[in-house]
Amino acid sequence: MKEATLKEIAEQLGISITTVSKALKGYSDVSLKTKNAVISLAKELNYTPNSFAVNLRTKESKTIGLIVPEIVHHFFSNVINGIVAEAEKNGYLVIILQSNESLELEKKQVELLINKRVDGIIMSLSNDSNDDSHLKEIVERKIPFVQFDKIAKLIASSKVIINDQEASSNATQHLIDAGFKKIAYIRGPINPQNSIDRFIGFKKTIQANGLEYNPGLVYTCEQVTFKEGVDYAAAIINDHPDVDAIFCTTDLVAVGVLSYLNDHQITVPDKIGLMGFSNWFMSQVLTPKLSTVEQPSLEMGIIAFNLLLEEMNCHKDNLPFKPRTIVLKTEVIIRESTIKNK
Amino acid sequence: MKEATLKEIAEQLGISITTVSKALKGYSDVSLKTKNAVISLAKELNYTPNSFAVNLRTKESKTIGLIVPEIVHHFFSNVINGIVAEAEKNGYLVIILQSNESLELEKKQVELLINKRVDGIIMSLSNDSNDDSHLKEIVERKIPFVQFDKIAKLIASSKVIINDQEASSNATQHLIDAGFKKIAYIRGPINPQNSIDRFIGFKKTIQANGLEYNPGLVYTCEQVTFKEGVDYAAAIINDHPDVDAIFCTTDLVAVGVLSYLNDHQITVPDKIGLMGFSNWFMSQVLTPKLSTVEQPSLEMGIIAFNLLLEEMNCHKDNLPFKPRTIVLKTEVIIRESTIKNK
DNA sequence: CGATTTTACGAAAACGTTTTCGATTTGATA
DNA sequence: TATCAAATCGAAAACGTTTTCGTAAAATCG
Repeated sequence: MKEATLKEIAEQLGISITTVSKALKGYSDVSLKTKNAVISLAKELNYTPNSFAVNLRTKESKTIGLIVPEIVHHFFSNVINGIVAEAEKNGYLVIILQSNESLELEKKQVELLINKRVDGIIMSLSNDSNDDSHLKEIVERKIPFVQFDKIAKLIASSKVIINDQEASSNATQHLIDAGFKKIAYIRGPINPQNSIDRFIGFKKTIQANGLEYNPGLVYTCEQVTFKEGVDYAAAIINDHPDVDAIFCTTDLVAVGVLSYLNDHQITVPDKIGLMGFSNWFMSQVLTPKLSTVEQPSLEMGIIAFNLLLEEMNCHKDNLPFKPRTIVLKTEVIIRESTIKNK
Repeated sequence: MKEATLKEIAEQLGISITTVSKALKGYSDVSLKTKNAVISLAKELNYTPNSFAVNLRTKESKTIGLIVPEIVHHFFSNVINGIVAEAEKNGYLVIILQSNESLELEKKQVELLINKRVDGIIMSLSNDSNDDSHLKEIVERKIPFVQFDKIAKLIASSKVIINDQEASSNATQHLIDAGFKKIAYIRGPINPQNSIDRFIGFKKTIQANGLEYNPGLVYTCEQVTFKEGVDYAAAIINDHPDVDAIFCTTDLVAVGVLSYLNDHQITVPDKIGLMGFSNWFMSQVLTPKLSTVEQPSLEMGIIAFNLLLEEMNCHKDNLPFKPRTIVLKTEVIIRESTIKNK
């Protein structure tokens, strides 16, 4: 019981491989009679085209590569979901790689995908990505390429992002409007553009409202973990007992903060207001429910794939493609953690 | 600037393609001089083997397929993480597909992976999988195959699972030992084996402790969602006001239950004890912290891949492979939601 | 009926690699 | 010097498909 091939079908039917191939692909220069014969025998033999041979011949594999910093991550797993689903709809499969926030690994994985000759690459940069060479190589090799979330601004590729500065600014404004006056900020790592932008949005809005901007109230995460949230909460309470709100660069950190505050009977929001970012699922089931910023992750994945698809189609037909940047809407979600009870 | 090929290197060096290939692959019948010349020119031309051609020739793609019911899911995303990481370590890439708990989609995806001629397949069944034919096809085609978590018992493949009955039994015993007497059970869908086993573990342990088993206290999830947890909590409170504990088939449902109870000022655990299953991240940050069962997800992924790898290696060398079933340890995690304060 | 167009088919090249097997050359040995 | 073994190389087939181009037969037309 061998794998059926065009050759086998051709031999059994006493016709040429060419005709078999054409019959199966619906070419017009094959008679209805032979076409039907071919199709029915193919079905009978359980024929499926050998994708390796098709790839070699057509120079495409209908497969794309996706590199994310982390798979087990509410935001990224949602983006993955969007990309995988949309890709499948369009006949593409997705190879997923995880850079573990390591530039070194990220570079290796880009090489891996290039060597695999995927039809396109989608990626979000790791936190310590401060080197562009591997991204440049993708562009130079003319491999269709889309960046999302954590991007390298200067690389000429399509991009799907949110306006982090504006989103962060809106959230900060909400905190101020809700009556908080001395707000600490736990920011993300120094490298990523979105981490920088969120911080700028915070700082500008503090100043725009005539509040004093105090650099001592800014804490910087390196790993962006639950534990860092816990630790920085302790540090803030210790260093600045008069802080009345904490704004975190992402929900996971905010959950760490909340965990510390709850454990130490520091009531949220009455004693300290708390705001996250990204609207993870768990933020709505905490006590108190966490205010945050909705960041459209599934949509981001869907759009990223469709941008890539456009570029892949142009690439196939040797048409030029002009990279585009799409900025998605965000929304401040107001829940219990920023609305004082008195 | 074309892609470099063996042919190009051969022509530039005035030698045959054969020798170039051998030089790059470290064959012993090529002189050191030509070998060095080939290697250095290959580096200079930025040569990478055309994987499409290699696949066709070697009949393997160093790529495996993975089908999970859901990607955005704490348990599955952890398994994915384990598989992807372990695969990469061993030179394999992973194509991920999501069946969305749909048998129909699952079947299509199996076909897709077979047609892509992946070297092996790992999968966890969707909830409405009550038909084996697509799995049988995998086995019949002799494609290396590993099932995990939600499996079809009768299919002759390797499997990685936990002892759901025992785990569920242990959790139930803990509830009883903690003083709960009238325990409601929110179970998973009717089809999946692990859903059935968890229920059996619950029921047997109730009876073994001389408590009355009341089928009216058993509620069945269809989708296993947060919302079902909320709704069933309401139903339980309404139907059986004297229930003093609820055991849920998974943490997500337990979170729904907790959300309802918190919103209605029904204190956990004093009024009602609550136990989940799977030890999702969020279960430790809830108020009160959720007792649950630790299910080793990352490890499950790692082991699943290694089983597959073993089978793929045998398959390559035409050696026989005997499928194995590996049962992983679980542990009841006792937190606040099952320890009464008085 | 002869000329022309359609219709139906196939030969062959190409994609880029791997591997078998034989051929040639070199060096060693008697 | 004749013989044999080792070292070094290459021709060619094979993997299975797609597509171009040519050709023969059938159909159409004046």
